[in-house]
Amino acid sequence: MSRPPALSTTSFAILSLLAVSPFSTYELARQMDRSLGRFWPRAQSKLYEEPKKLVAHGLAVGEAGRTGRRPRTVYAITPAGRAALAGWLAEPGAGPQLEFEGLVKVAFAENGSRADALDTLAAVRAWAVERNADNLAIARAYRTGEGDYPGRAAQSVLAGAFLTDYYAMVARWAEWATTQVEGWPEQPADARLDPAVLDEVARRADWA
Amino acid sequence: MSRPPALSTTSFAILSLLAVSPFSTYELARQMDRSLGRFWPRAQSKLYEEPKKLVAHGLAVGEAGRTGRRPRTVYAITPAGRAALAGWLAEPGAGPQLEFEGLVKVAFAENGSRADALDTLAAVRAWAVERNADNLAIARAYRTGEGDYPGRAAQSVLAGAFLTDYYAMVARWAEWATTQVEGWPEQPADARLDPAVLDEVARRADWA
DNA sequence: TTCTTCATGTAATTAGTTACATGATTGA
DNA sequence: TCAATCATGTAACTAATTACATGAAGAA
Repeated sequence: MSRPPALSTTSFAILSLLAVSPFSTYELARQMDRSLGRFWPRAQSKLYEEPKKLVAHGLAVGEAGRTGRRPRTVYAITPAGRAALAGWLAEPGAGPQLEFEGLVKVAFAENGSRADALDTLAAVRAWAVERNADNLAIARAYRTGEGDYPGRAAQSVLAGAFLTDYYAMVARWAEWATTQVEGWPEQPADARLDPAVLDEVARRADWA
Repeated sequence: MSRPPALSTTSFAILSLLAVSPFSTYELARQMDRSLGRFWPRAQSKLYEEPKKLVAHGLAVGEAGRTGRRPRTVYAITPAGRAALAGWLAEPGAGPQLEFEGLVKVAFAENGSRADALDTLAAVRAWAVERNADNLAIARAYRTGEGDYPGRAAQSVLAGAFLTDYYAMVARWAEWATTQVEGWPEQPADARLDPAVLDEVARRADWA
């Protein structure tokens, strides 16, 4: 019996959700939306595909049902799935990987106008403020006992705190960078760096 | 004349490098390694592919040469390329997108042991410390006038500062999370959350 | 009864990575 | 002259996204 495609981080992320509770694909998508998707974002269609892989490996079972005439599948983790998950958790896992288009634009701002760079930074800050508001709303829900899966709060709060710190860091950086760019001439290519700024940044890096 | 595949963020990221100076593919790979790759990571082979797309669009030209008997191509941006780049910079661009396997493991730590979670957090902290050291070394090189492309220092430092703050944030979070997990019982699933922690995190989020 | 949103899935396409192959250069 | 590293590229593969199609349920 030939093993189907190997399991990826995405597979285990989905399996982790199923370890919380059985879910239909749509419910998985909602969980992805509120939490997991912030640090392991995947398109909807993936969520239809991965559980099938888990089933093929015996790590989950799919129970077929119906909503009216439409087919609908609810997936649940198996004991083998829990074992596989435990094995996966025993490996440390990769560090955060960033993909930040806005920063690419800032880093090469000399090819555009000063106003472009300021707009980009404003958008970055707005992004962080908005994400933070969502995140804060979730934290407040937990505080009033309305959070999802309160039995998992000790774990959830670790991820929530990461996001909190992350959004705050992004916003503060955008504010700082804005003050820098405001000091530039109209042509960003003519901007010269005050060496004192390098010292300041080096100091910020001196925590290890 | 049918247009070849549309330009992606990756295309413009490469084009931005070519705006700094003409580069061979290998030199592009080195630039990717030292800076751009930290916030727009791509595999080597992409760097052989994308410039061809840029040439097909008239945004770059490739000059064929040789190293001994081996062919070698050096790419340079064209005036049309500079114009396209300026157009791209006028759009704000996407916010940072995170993909963080270690955090997935922490967020679902109840399926493994407490020691697993602590190991994962230690690996995350080590990751941040190492990246920070690289980044700091680059900052110091600029300070002593040995940085690459000193004319671009005003732009480079903005990206450098982002990474500095980012690595510091990751390390500090890992340290904090470690103290939390140290307070857990042997079975992470039994860990209960002190509501005061929620308040603390909410306060950290209250900057907007 | 019609519009909107919730819900369920598949198919086509593309972006990106891994693996491979090999020449050139340098230093032991 | 051999090994290690620098350098240049292609081919095969896969992970992931976008686009599409449509049924069910609830609100106006």
